[in-house]
Amino acid sequence: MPEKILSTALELYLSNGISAVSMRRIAQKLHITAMALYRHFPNKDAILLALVEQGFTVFGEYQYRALAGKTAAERLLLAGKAFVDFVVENPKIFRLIFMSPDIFQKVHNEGSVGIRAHQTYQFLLDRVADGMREGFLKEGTNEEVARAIWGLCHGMASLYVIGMLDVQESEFRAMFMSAFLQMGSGILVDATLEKFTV
Amino acid sequence: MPEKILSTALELYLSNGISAVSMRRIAQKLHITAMALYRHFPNKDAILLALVEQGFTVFGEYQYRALAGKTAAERLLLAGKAFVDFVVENPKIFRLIFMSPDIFQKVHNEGSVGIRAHQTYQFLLDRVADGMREGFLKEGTNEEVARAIWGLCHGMASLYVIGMLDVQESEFRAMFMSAFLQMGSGILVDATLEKFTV
DNA sequence: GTCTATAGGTGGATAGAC
DNA sequence: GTCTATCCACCTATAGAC
Repeated sequence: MPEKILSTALELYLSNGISAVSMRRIAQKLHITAMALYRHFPNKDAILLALVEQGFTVFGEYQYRALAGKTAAERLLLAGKAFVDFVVENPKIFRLIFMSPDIFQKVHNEGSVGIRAHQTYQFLLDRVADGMREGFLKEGTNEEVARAIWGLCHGMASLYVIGMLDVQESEFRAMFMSAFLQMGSGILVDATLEKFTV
Repeated sequence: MPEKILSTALELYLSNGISAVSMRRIAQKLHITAMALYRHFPNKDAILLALVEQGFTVFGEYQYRALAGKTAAERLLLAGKAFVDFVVENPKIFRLIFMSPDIFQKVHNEGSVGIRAHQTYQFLLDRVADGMREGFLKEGTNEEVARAIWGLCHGMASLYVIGMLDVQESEFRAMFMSAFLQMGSGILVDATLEKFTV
């Protein structure tokens, strides 16, 4: 039953945002009363917490697909593709776990969620460290490169999910990978690099 | 008086998020009753709309500083710096105008806000077109480059604002510019580029 | 321009019966 | 495990007096 409560809460969030998630509405969808929910969860925040944790689990499933790659380069590329897949197939979950500061304030300090969030970054950091070891990434600070990649992925996804890129799902995949590759090869004509860094 | 209402609404949003913005609370802070607000705005959504428009005005002031640059390269770099400045100095406004899908749904189709949002992208697109004309950016599609830059900036800022980068303001500036420059020169060793694009 | 009175709604949560 | 009854806080908004 706790699972049905969570999936219903997720369904409500997915269709109408966080303000649509209320004890009464969850109960209504399950054809029970709101008070019955308290037999399974101590309060509403506990439901939100479990919901976010579930979201991270879904994300983790995509992320770990990248480990199927045989080289560090392939694994990083697959990580990028897994990320687009996740975003395109679960845009609302992306919003839930990465774009909901209001929920974060309630839930992010709960330990478990903070750990999950950190793991997603650690995964990318490992891919970057692998890449430098294998020599296909330029030498540099792991963190700086990882954060730039993370920022790019997060930003492209956020703009898409928020509706600021006027594109459909299929276009977005291409657009995302284009940005990913631009980060790889750079956008500057080398000769003018010093102009840029002034 | 409408200005005092807006600044109070902004203050409430800045300190406690969107759920803290209510007619009652705005009125309370102004030492009037909630009903008096309806003399100045027809309803709450009108206040939120005006608030978002005000946010875009603040953002626009930062953005246009970049036009002081004498070359296209300098203007693009200044645009990046202006963006960090805006984010560091107005993190909550950033959240309001670029990271609040719930508000967007209410307000983004109101025409005026949609136009403002589009202008911010157009500004970047112009910088990129300038850069290609001047020859310091690689030849390519304006839109692809602009969206990659936008995604990177938006993503770094979002992660910072949401508290996912464990850094202070000063560190963030350096981190942001580092990511900006990585986008410029690329993170890949050229020889292995084809591996990456598989 | 601001007020009171009030309607009509949302929400989370406790107590206690079955 | 689920129910009813109920409390209390909070919200937007209308009508109409001053």
